Amino acid sequence: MTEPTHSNELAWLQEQLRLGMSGGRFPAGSWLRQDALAEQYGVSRFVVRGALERLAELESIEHVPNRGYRVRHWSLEERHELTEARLVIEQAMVPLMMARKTPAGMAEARRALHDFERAAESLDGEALAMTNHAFHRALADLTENAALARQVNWLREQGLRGAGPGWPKAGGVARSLAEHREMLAALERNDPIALQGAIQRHLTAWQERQATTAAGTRPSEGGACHRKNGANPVSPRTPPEMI
Amino acid sequence: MTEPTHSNELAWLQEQLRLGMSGGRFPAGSWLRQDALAEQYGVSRFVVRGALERLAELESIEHVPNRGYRVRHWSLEERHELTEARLVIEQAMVPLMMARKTPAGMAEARRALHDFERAAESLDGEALAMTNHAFHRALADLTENAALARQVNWLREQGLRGAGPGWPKAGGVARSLAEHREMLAALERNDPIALQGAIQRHLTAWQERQATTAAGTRPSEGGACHRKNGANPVSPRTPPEMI
DNA sequence: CCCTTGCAGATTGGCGCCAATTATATATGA
DNA sequence: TCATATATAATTGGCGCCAATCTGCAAGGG
Repeated sequence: MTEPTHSNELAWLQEQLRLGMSGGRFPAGSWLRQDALAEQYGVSRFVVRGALERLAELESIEHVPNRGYRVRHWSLEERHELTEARLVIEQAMVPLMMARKTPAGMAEARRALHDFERAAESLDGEALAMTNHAFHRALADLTENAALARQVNWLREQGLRGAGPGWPKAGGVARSLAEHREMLAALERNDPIALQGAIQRHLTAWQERQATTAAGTRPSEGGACHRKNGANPVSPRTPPEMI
Repeated sequence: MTEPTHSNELAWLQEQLRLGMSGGRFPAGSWLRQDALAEQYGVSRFVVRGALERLAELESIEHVPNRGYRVRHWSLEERHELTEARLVIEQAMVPLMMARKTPAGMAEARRALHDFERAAESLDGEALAMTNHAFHRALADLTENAALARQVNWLREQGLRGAGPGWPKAGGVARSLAEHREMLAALERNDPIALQGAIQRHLTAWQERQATTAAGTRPSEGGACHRKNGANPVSPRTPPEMI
């Protein structure tokens, strides 16, 4: 019998927390209490600590000694840096993608796009986050370079953190879907310039929107720590809106 | 009194292990036994486990259930991928570096180059690894983009893993030093094309050398696991020679 | 009435223990 | 003599416990 071993439980919990953060269950700035997680996910506190330690290494969460782990908050400046980094790397990846794309890889990308279309109809935050990641992951895989794909995937994951609950708003999803279609079309007709342009627009769209809605988003630093805060203290910040 | 807290000990040990792997004390494929590390570095096994868990998340080491953690071995193909990823990203970073370099940043780069020169004289593997990283880190910092720098730093760190003991060989260090000088000079006279060329040569030099020394480097997979293996079972593999 | 101080509850930090698993050494038989 | 089975030692895996530390509340003093 393959009893669920530690490593499995740890990796599983880590994935759950990752999804929870992407989907909005754990907003940026919220504390991840070890006891609560252990009980909620039915694992021991030992496993919880391991998963938190690993997530801290990825800088998805931050560790404050003697206070615990909390979902990392990315400042506006840091998000601009993340966007710029994605822009630089993804633009540079385009020639590789064009040169190495295979029929199988393109089929996978089309399938991912279709999944995103269906998620866009349901307007479910978690599903949107997952299928959006899957689509971009499929595109990155076209380079046939796992190291490169890993880097850009990490950048996207960090930048999108916390965008979940505020995503299905306005025409954001529709516009994002249109841009995804545009990127795939550029790939299919071997047009690297068009693909780079589409990527540029896709990644920087949130900045224009951010500029219109003015600034002033005090992220309620510190705040309540211990004491049961209802497990889901959804902070009323303005959503990041990164894609 | 600031008694060394857990978080400090953990981060310190992680850095020690990182240096040990870069410097050649822990060759690729060697097992990191928890008891030995706890005694050697004077910390508890709890701290050791935390550090190993974090390093495993970075893919510097791999975790084999019920057998332990061992320094990750990168295949020739994977190292080609790492090199290609660095090539793509660092080339794309050049315009940013040119546009944003500050006098302070350039001074830091010059200082790092000087440190590498001194380490090159001593031919000490660990010192070479450290100063080499510091130089490239200084260059990456010229982009003023922490996210971008982090990505390329990780790629370099992975690719250089295990190159330590086999580094001070032949004219490798002298050539590397000359290329570092070339890169800095290109930066100082605002010549992006020359910088890109220097980076290209710097990153791909090991491949030419690899091609001449033929192939066939069975990394002695598996191998002895438990039982005290002298703490330093330096495997007689051919050194990677990445820069 | 407000500020300071002390107390209690809650959470994290660190460690030791023992079971589970694996590798090595030994014994046994063909 | 070699292959196989068994016993033993070494190592990792997981967990519970208790101390250290922080937060929030209440009591007391100015």
